[in-house]
Amino acid sequence: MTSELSEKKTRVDDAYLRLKQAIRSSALSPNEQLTEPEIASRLGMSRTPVREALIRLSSDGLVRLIPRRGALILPVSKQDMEEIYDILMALEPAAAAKLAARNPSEAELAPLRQAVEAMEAAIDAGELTQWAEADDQFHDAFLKLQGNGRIVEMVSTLNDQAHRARMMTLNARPIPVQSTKEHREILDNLSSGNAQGARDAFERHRRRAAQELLALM
Amino acid sequence: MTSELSEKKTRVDDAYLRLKQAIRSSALSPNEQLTEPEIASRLGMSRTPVREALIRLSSDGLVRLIPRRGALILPVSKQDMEEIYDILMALEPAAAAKLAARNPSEAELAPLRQAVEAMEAAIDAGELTQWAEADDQFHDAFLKLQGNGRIVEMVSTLNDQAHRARMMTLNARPIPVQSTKEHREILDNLSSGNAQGARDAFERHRRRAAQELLALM
DNA sequence: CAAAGGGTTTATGAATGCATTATTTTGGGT
DNA sequence: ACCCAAAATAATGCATTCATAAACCCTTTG
Repeated sequence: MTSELSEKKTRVDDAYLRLKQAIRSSALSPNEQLTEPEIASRLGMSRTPVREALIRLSSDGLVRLIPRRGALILPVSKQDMEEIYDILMALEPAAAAKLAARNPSEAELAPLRQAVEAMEAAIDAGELTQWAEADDQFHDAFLKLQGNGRIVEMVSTLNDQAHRARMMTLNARPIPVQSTKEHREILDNLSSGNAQGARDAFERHRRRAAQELLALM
Repeated sequence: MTSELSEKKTRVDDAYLRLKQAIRSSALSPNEQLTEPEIASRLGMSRTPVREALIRLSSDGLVRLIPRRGALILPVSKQDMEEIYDILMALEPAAAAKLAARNPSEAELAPLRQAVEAMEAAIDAGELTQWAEADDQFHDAFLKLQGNGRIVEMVSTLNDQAHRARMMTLNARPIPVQSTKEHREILDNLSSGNAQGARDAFERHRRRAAQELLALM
């Protein structure tokens, strides 16, 4: 998802990316509390860029800044996931409908098609991790295609929040055969310019995913 | 909307609130560029808290930080308003449906009822400004009632962005008789626990408002 | 007169310094 | 032991300092 291999930019960006990655990967555990000097020394920089990165993470809802106690790595509760899925179930189907109505070209849909094929292949190969990657690809490509920049931002932020919960339950969930079918269904509806169909397919997709995941929390 | 009369808290908060207010009221005009030292001296504080406030405003989408050129007060384009309304038209109707399904008590709905009555009174009195206030009240109260905290955040942020465009066109738009009716309609559907009705009413409300406003841009 | 070059100014990114204040520790006193 | 007060500790909020490099300006040159 991130591609900052050689781009170092500023220390703030570096701190932001590294902390975010650490949170996503649970290298920093939920409910852990870290003080600014602590983070600064771990990252090898002064408190200043760390503070600024923390403000951003706090806007992203990944961290809560508690005066004198440090940055609290926010856990993702069941209630959080309910909120997140309610929003996704409103935003993404609407965006899918708009996109379908625009009758996107096959060229535009190619990345989605690739992702779906990768998912199908991963299922056959029993490669859950690759499947999850292809899933990410699909949703990223969809977001990019759908033209609303604010939706990109919002959904990405929500996905950052939801990521850990999804990862933790990935192995506890059934093999995502159904999910893969749903992706193809979404793609088909986009491809045929069926707005209502795309909306419904996306909504069913998120609804089932939500149920499955929430049942495990 | 803001009630920080005597609460000053930190300088960062102060800077954040004051800058946001200045942007909302167009005291800082769109496309204006201000450097950190400039803002700092205007607000009578050092660059540090100003920087931190600017990071927040930038997350809010009110400002863009351009290295060496300062903070650019973002204008609200027609395209922005289209994006914003597309999102509102997805989020709020869904939230309204959920709220209606919960069968909220009359006590809970009281603030909405008050707001609708204030709108009707304002219409009769020809007080557009008061009407706009009551409109805000309605939407704030609705947001609070609907239980999703992330939706509160997101919609509030979008409204902060949309505020200037709405204000600029307020006088150019027809007397909001229709809008007032729609609010009552939403309220009635919430009150009777009609989820689909509440969703549709809210969607119609936003759709008409969007059309009206976008036509003026 | 346009373009190029060099020196100066200035905004930023980041480190450091510092006062304040919450938290923790310590040490009595009961 | 236990509770409370006072001292010690430490984190934060903010100011200040500093290095860097972009932007600006002014002169010089083709």
